[in-house]
Amino acid sequence: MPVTTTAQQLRLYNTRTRSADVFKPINDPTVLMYVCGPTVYDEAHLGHARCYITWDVLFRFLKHLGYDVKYVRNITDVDDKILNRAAENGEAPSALAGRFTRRFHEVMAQLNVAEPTLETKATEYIGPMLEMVAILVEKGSAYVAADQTVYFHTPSFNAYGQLKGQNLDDLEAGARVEVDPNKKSPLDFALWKPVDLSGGTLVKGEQYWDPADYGCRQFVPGRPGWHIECSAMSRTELGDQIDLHCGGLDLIFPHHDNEIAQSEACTGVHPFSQVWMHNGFVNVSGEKMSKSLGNFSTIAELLTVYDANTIRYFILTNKYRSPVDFNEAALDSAQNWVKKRHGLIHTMYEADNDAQAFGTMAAFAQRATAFWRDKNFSALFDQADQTLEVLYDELKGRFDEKMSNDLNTPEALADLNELFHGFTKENDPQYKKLCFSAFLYFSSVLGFDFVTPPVGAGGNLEAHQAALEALLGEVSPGDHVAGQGGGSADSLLQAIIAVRAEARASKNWAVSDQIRDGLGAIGIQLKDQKDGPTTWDWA
RNA sequence: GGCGACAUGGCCAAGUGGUAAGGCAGGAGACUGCAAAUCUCUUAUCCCCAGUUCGAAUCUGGGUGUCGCCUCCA
Repeated sequence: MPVTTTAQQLRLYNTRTRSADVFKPINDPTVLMYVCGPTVYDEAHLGHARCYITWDVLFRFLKHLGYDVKYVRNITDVDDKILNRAAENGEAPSALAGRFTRRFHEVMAQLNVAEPTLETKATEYIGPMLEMVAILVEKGSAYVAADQTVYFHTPSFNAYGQLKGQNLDDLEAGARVEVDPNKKSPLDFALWKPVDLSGGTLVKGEQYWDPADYGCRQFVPGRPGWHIECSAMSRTELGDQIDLHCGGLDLIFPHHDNEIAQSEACTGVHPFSQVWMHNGFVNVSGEKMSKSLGNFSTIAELLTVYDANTIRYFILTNKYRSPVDFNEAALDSAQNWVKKRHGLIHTMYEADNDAQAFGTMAAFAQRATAFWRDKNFSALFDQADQTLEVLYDELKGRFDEKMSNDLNTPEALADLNELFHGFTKENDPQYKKLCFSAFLYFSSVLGFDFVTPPVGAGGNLEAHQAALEALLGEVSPGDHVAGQGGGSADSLLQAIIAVRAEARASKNWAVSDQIRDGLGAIGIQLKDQKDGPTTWDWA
């Protein structure tokens, strides 16, 4: 059983049942989780960020609860969009897909999105896909059309359209799709698309695959249809039945309904996934963000202005199913929230002798994890006592309760604010330590990184070496000779701060202000503290 | 045409039957040589109308408005 200290049960909204169901893994404590990954034909945008941050939080929270999570996320590296883009660029599809796969990895890492247990690439599962297609044809759920396309016959699956919540008649009534004469039914979808080899420029293994190579001689060379990859990868790596299948709202229909149809028709196991979860979209100033409207921001662009914590906070202040409106005011608000806490945490930690006994903040964070996740009291305290026990249960229970309510991250963030205040405003050392460690640990469950010191818009201090030397030369020409001694930028800054402290002590306001303004000019903001040394931060 | 979501203070956003979390911004004060940072205090009756109820932001009906899916999209 998962290590839980509370009686709360995790409830997750299930699109399949349209209610927030109590989550119970099929093979407790193992959780099998599959997330539909990106089609790698372009840069990842804010919508991707929301999607993968959302499921990252679910992944982290499940682990926090003590579950053993097997999390598979795919890379769709075979798709018409990839072929088209590659043709436009005049490059090989595999090269294009490879490039954007690497970009995706880079950007996810920068966003502090944890790697899944396993990442699967569609092109590496052609065999399992063909195997499923063959089974579906054999069972009468799919057929080979006159043009050799293999279609799934939707009327053969009587529960078709269950996620969408509409029956076949309604779907057809509102059909805006042109009827393909090859299809037996308008809603039938392709499992395997034949390739026209007459041109002679297509590359095997990139634009098409020969089923004969996989022992499927009944199909012609071609490429997989849109939906079969997820079914095949999920089945191969996680088995016929899984606990969680997640993705964007737009995937509900037809993608996920098609996955259900083909998987369940193939394996005979129902339900294919116990729980289907979908994250809401990102809008831009009230409008849908889409490539056709050209109003999307890539994650890489955003990261030049806002840090990963800011983007995450912006996303998590909304419940994951609600639409999120992207606008600069909201991002700026998020940035202020992050900055205030990130900076103050480090300032206070450095000034706290008690905390310093644990070494670096990273070391402290490790102890915090041992304490909060594993309930190891000795990680942070001499011994457990009743007060600590009560507070542990109370603080952890509160966080777990909020998150167990279908991942109510806005309320979990409100908890974080309270813990932050407990650290910065309360006086009792034990309570402060409790709150600070809880803040670090619970924020990490939400995927924040407050342990790494903040890096502001000013970038590396080294970049301002010359300016610092010049300033030091101006305000203290006697003791510190510019350009000598190989002083690091940091020691230069410390020397300047020391000079200012002397100037202030002797009421030499001119020099003091000169230093403050001079540093301000290169983006360094000084923070004078009432009872402590002057610290600095990027403005 | 079919299906669905949402409407809470200046902005963002929880709450879903017992009289409105949190954040950001703003205002006042403390601190400061002056600032900044920090700290303290501080701002709403929940789109409109009708109904159910002892009691509704929270349920029901109607209205208005915004948005999404049904076509590639996270």
